[in-house]
Amino acid sequence: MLQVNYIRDNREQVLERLAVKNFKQPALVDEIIQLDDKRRQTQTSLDNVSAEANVAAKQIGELMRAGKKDEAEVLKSKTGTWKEDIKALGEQLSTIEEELYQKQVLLPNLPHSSVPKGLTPEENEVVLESGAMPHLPANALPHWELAAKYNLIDFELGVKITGAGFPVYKNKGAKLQRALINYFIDEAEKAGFSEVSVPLMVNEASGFGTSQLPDKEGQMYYVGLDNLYLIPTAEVPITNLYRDVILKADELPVKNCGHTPCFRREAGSYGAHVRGLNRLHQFDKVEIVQIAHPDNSYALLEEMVSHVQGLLQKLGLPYRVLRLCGGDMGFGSALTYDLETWSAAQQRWLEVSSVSNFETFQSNRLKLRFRNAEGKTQLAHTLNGSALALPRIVATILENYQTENGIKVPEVLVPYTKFEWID
RNA sequence: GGUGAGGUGCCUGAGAGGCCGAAAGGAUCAGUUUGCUAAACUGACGUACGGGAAACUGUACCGAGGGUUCGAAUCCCUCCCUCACCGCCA
Repeated sequence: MLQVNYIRDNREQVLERLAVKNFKQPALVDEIIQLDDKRRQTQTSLDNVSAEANVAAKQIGELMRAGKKDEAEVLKSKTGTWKEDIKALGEQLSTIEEELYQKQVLLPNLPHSSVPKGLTPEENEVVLESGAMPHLPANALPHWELAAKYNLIDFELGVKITGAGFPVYKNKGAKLQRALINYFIDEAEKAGFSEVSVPLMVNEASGFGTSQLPDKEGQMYYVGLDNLYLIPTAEVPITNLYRDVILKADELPVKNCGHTPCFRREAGSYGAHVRGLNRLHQFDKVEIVQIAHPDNSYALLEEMVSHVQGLLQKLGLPYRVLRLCGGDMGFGSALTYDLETWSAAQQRWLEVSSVSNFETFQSNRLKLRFRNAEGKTQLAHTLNGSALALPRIVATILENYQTENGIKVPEVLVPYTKFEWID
């Protein structure tokens, strides 16, 4: 959520930035400013009436104590209109505030100046490509066939016990999951992210904090009986750890990482592109989260991208880094890098990580602040990224490392899997 | 699920209709003192939204929302949450 004061002070710039995100309702900006004017006027009137009433109430108290009942009664008789005014103005104010909030949440975050214009994924900017493309045997298989061939993943069993999109990992497939999780966590810790293990369900307030609510509730699994949501990403519980917190400047940056399963309903997308592990309702992910000082959040964003690149390099997977264009970016992000690995058997790029700087968009809702050099509270910047999401990494490893004799486990993972071949 | 207790500032905790944005202690910060560490003393120290160049100032906030009253942290109602014990249980 953008701050109203920022919108007021930077109207032109806000409009210009929103255009980069192809925002369709620029009129909202002026509506918000006008509503805020109204809000201020109403509040000032309310404050003034309240001030008068407060003074009178105090005087009445003093008169009563002094035994001057008659004078007190005279004052009392005057309070009626104030009460009415206070009530009316109070109601007006909450109506205006509610209206303002409803409009405010419709504005997406402003894209960073480096964000390219564009509408579709094709217009994302390829920042770099790295790693050699693998040469696969002539009869190379896609990962879902490899998973069946080597008895690693059972999609049908998952359908039986839960439904489509909930695979059962078996044998070396299950062990590979654990190996990747531990490897990613260890690497994140080496990079300075301290591990947290958090609940997989969150309450409504947390959903609002990272703005999955109120708009995207359809994407989350909801436990109505207890009014809890299954997390779509560890970003939600980890970032909400710092909801309503005022940090000291020297506590920044806060760096956390954590592994969780992620649950996404992702209704309405079927077909070849979602076969196998390409899109699931439940998957494992290691997430990295930072809370940063606004002055260096972009440097930290680059660091996070480098960290994720390092993982892909060490796993020996060809990858590319994309800077998302305005139209493809998430609602709350100011700058997003997607990292994709090349799936050799499917002959296409698979998104395995998304690293974003939200600037103050989340922290404004979270009331996540720090005390700046002047001793004043200021909103911190929040950043997060996948490091990494497992399923597509598993898919790419299976496909790219397949040989006539089986699938070779990437070297860095062998200490974790304790086997070198899947065969 | 049952029963009981309770939600006050960074923490502990007082507060029972006006003198309460809130005692006291701790923590933190600044200063004084001190050979170091420690201690002592003095002072500062909530958040948000307005107004003001600033000093400062108005309003709101004691879990949330309503109500009673000239006046509510304090009384009444509804809801939410937490804790303890019992039951069940990994």
